[in-house]
Amino acid sequence: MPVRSGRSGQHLAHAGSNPAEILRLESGWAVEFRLLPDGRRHIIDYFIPGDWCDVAWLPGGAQADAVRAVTDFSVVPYSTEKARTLLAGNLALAAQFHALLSRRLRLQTDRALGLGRKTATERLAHLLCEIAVRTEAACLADKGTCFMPLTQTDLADLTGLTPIHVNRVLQQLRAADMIHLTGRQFTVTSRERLQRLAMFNGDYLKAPLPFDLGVTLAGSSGSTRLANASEPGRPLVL
Amino acid sequence: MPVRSGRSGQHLAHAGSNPAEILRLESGWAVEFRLLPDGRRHIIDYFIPGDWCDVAWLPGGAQADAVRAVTDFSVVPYSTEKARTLLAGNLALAAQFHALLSRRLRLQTDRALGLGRKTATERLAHLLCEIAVRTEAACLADKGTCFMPLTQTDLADLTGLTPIHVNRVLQQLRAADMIHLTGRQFTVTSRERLQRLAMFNGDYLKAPLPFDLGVTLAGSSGSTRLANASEPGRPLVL
DNA sequence: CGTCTTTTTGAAGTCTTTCAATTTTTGTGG
DNA sequence: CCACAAAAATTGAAAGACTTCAAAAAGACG
Repeated sequence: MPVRSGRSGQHLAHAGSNPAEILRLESGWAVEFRLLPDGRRHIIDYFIPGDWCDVAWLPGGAQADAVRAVTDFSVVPYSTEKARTLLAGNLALAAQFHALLSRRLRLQTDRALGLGRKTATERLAHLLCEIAVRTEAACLADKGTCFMPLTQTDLADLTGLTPIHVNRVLQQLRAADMIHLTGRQFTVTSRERLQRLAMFNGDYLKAPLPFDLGVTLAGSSGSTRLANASEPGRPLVL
Repeated sequence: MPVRSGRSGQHLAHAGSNPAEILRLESGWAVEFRLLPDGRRHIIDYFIPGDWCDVAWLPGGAQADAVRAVTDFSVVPYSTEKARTLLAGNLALAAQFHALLSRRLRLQTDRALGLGRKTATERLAHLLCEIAVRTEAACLADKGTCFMPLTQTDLADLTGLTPIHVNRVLQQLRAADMIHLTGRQFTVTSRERLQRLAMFNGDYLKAPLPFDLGVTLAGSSGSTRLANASEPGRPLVL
């Protein structure tokens, strides 16, 4: 099994590229983001171990977003070309892909509702609920506690806030005894109140979806390289 | 061809329902939105003639969003069950569906970038660019001018702003001679400047995607009803 | 241990909202 | 075709949520 690993800050894809591989994250976290010409950044989504990064690459074409690891990581690459071939001839696999895309769309519309109409507190609470559910579904949480490497700047770029404000809201949530977040340890202290505050319903996130590309048998060749390994902190602006 | 028509304000789907049909809009516009318990509304997307409303219904299950016509309209209904059956046995159709979902996802992430990191002016400019491209791609525009029935309140719910602020920004855009918008007539006066202001790239919206369910031959039975025809102004809160 | 990143704190500023009306447009019926 | 009611657009002023600027603590890492 061709596992490839890298360090925190490394890019897994650049904006404007046409990735030749999709990657299954074996360990570590990554964020998918887009930059505006003046440097404003918005994080579209984050990936945790077990996630495919990124199923949206499968249709091909230039990707608008970049992906960057926020921790050291390892991935199993799979050729997008092979995946496309498989997908074009396998109805079961196509159905799995439907489900993956549909969930992604639902995730995005849920976030859009927050970005458009929720307050800073509600948005952050929502994101934290989502992280709790996703890490649990991936069996990455232990008794409600999980590893959570996103910085307050990352949380800000996910919720459309400034890091300063994220910090203040986080303190409110801690004071209200809804969460426990120190360093990279994250616990939801009161799931019920946090979800009510966030108006969160994440049932659709609870069932881990299969996407069986036969990855353990047939990774792509080792000749391709992870993008830009030498410039970890310098994403390209499209 | 079983065309069904209705009036402005009528609901095409309720939040929490499991629609038995997807609808192809033949004429008229509709909006897909979600409500928060206290009445805040966010519009996820709008539909124009030729659009399927909503392809995201195909996987089945309760839908989070409601859909409401913003003009008088007519639709061609198609049974979701039949569509699912077709989809499960037809690779070409599955591929079309992929493309539809992918475009939807891209549309949502583009909007998310705006909601998260763009100013009110940039967001509105972006939305107006998008409307211009989509109406053109659907051959609904005549020399850059099109029918655009969304009210300033609708535009506000799409961009996460208040109608008051939308009004003020619209005046700026008119003063800068980028748009012409009176009543339901909409023209982009300077496409180039509007797109630059919005940081908009809508190439992916230009090619109309096929989704051939054989709708002209096999609509669903006429026994089903459009949701809530008697209560046009009273959407349900999930 | 010293440097770099991340978190935290304080205070001033602003973009956008909220509140309150008025004007204009649209739709309906006489 | 005009009058009325309802919806939509517009204007003004005050308020607020969040941002920006600036800098100090605290933590991570080699």
